[in-house]
Amino acid sequence: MQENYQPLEIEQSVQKLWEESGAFKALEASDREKYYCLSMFPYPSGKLHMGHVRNYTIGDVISRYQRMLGKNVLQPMGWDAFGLPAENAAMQHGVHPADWTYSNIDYMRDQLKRLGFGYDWDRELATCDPDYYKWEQWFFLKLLEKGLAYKKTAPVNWCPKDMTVLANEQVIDGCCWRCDTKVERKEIAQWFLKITAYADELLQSLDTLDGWPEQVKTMQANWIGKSYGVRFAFPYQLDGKDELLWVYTTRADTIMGVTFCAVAAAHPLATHAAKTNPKLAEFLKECEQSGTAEADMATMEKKGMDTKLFVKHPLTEEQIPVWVGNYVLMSYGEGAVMAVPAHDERDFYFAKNYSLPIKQVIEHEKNLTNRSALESGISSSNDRYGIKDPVPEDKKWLFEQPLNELEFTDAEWKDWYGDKTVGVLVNSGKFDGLTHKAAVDAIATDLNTKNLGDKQVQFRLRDWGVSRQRYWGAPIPVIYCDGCGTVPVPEKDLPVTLPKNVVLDGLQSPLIAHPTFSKTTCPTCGKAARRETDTFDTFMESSWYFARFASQPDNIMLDAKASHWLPVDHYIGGIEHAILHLLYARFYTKLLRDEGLVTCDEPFKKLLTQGMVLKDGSKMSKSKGNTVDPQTLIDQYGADTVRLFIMFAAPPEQSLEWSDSGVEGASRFLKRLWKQVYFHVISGVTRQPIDKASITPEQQAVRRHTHQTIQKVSHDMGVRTIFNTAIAANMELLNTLTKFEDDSANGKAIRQETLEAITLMLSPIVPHICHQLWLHLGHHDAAVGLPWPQVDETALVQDSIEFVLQVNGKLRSKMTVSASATNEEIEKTALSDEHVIKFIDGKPVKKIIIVPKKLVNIVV
RNA sequence: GCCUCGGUGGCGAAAUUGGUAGACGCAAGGGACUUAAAAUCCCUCGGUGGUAACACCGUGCCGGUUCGACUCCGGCCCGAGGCACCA
Repeated sequence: MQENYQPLEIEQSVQKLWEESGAFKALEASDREKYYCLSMFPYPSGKLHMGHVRNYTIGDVISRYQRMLGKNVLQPMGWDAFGLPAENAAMQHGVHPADWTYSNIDYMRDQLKRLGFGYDWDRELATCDPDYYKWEQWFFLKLLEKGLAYKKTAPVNWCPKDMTVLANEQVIDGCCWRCDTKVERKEIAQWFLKITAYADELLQSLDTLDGWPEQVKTMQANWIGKSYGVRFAFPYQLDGKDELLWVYTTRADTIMGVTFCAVAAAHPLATHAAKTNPKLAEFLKECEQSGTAEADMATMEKKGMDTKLFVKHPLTEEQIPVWVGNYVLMSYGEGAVMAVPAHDERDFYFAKNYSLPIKQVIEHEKNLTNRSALESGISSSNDRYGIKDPVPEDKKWLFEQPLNELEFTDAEWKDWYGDKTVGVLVNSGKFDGLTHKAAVDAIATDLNTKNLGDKQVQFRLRDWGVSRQRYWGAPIPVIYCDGCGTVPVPEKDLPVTLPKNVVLDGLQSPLIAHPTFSKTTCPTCGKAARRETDTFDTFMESSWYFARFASQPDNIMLDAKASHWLPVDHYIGGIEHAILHLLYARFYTKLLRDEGLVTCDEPFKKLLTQGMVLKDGSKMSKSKGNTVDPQTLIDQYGADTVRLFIMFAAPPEQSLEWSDSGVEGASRFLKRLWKQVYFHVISGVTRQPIDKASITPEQQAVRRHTHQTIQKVSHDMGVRTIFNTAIAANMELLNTLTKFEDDSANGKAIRQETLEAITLMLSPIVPHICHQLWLHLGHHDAAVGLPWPQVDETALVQDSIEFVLQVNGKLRSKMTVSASATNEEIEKTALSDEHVIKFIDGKPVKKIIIVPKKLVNIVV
């Protein structure tokens, strides 16, 4: 054994050994329990970044740990290879997206191998491979047949100068990132998948995901956003014909407070009014001058204009003015909303801004006696409304403002009114005095009687738009024929492959510009027809790759092997994917299930959402130019040091602010571990069992520490999935062992036991060095499949316990008592402690609290 | 703006069920070894006061519950992630 640790040599030879022995090949035929551990596959952007290193180290540690527990582990790797950056690279460097992507893949694959991750490389796939996207196209046609894929218009960001559609990322302050032209919102026809048909199941089955972080489940539930409300209509006449203006509200109880309606700029009513109103027409145009991102919509100044049209209130038949609001979007709900300024914050400010009337229709029970209640003659006795709680101090302001300033908003309602409603309807005719729920019921019934609406469950979730006006993606397999309409590409003609000879200049879509791609014949009538030139959203590929890793037949999308491995037992990836990717993958799994291609309902049993690797306070990303290249560190210190450091720096779910210092410490620790084994080895490894009968207290203390560490590390790795503390525990154990200078036969046997335990416990994290150390410790088997070390309960036994002594909850002293001491003895010893006596200072003892094996608190 | 999460020494962090705040590591300072440097080893290391024993203060801010709060509750401030065409 060499005296000094030589990481580069060791890592090279160990990796060669793994590769040659096929150590990480996953086979279905096994009597061991399967464990599918998957890390989110990378976008091949060029080089690995620290986020990748962190993600894949976590996945590899879990995989290797599960292998040590005796599981049959599948850990695959592949490439999320379609996407926008390839097209940008093509424009900037004149390289073809395919060439750029594949050369990046080659480079990054080498980097992953260099880091020693235990992947089954036989299952590698790239989503830009026609063999992969062929099945995506095939599956889309199945969805089309079932009516789960459909076409409708939806807004995109449009640069009028470049004549091209921009991604949200390419819109900077409302302008095109390349030519700085003001971006417009343009409605174009696009393909959608009906994810809303699965909204309820996607929400309900979140409850079955016990292995998911609550945070992610909450975010998804809020995103799906199930609400119980009322959909109803305001009747009006247009060109002598009876029409209905439909809206949806969760606050039907405030319907008597409606003082205007607001419609989207693209709403038929607005368009109609604009025909005879040039000023309005101008305003509608102005409304189009904004991007499509929700954050922009929500933060922009709320502007509006009167259409001078009126609709009829469905219950009071009052004339209600219709306004156009730039904050109302055609693609949300009905493209129109009712406005109740008195009880909705946004409506309130809008009304104030444009001097629209504000009509209060909810009043706090407390105020009824001295204000509107007197007028409408409503009793305010607590018995009637079952009210017990007074108004909280911090809410009082709500009721102390002049009537027309009052708000009684949705948020207030939900926060503290909840089921125990203390607000009642006023100024609402026959509904006066009703509470929230009763009012909604009564109003819905009345609307229903008039055939003007009813209760309706609604979701915030919108259908998934999958069309992209881009080149580097999977072509949508559809043909448009003037005679036959939209015709699916016949299965035998799949895949529709992406042509390679295209011009990428950022102007127009390359597939539209391509000389032959769109020109085809109709599969039905044989006449000349046009091929769809849009490609799929890249989330389409990442929504089912986990299934394809498990099963890659030539003649079908997935076979029985998919159901053998699925669901993924542990899925590891960035928190930034908490909603979109994970929701789409869950949706796709249900689609695959309903097509009979998989048997599970959910794709990922357990989820670990890795925190971001930040640099200078924000997400490391290529577009921000703040990435750190891990390659330099790997070359300098070796893969094990990099793996150790990134796992030691922070718990996996927490964000990690990158700093270069600290790597040195990880390297030092591995050198010290190596040295400890070296000194032990040259003094002679031992296979002699520990003689427990003649063990000294010092020897026993080392053994106890060893087995306490095994216990703690097993819990950290297996239950908590936290690695920094597992590493720290091993560092402490090595520190203990360094101070243990006992060369007796028993001392050596204990040192052997401890070094073996450390080697095994660290082997998932730093596998190369541990493999080598294991051999040096006198073994001949490879460390990859070794069993996880077991706790010897007898080593944990302690005969005395240290207690913390508190007086009035403040730490005052410590004491050591026999482990068998009774509570009376503990109290007696505690009360005789000199520091305790000093702080009791003769005052009478009121209470003594004993926390077993930990603490005594004396209350005086 | 909305949804979610976070805030603890000079820095990364630990405290697992409400029970010793700062384990482990980095940086820094001091010392040993060395002709010297690197490497390695040893010591100190939240703040204030004190020769010391020790005392008081301290987990973003304000308030509450409790014998006891980094941990639970209410209100704020700041930061991060997501917001449907970045992946």
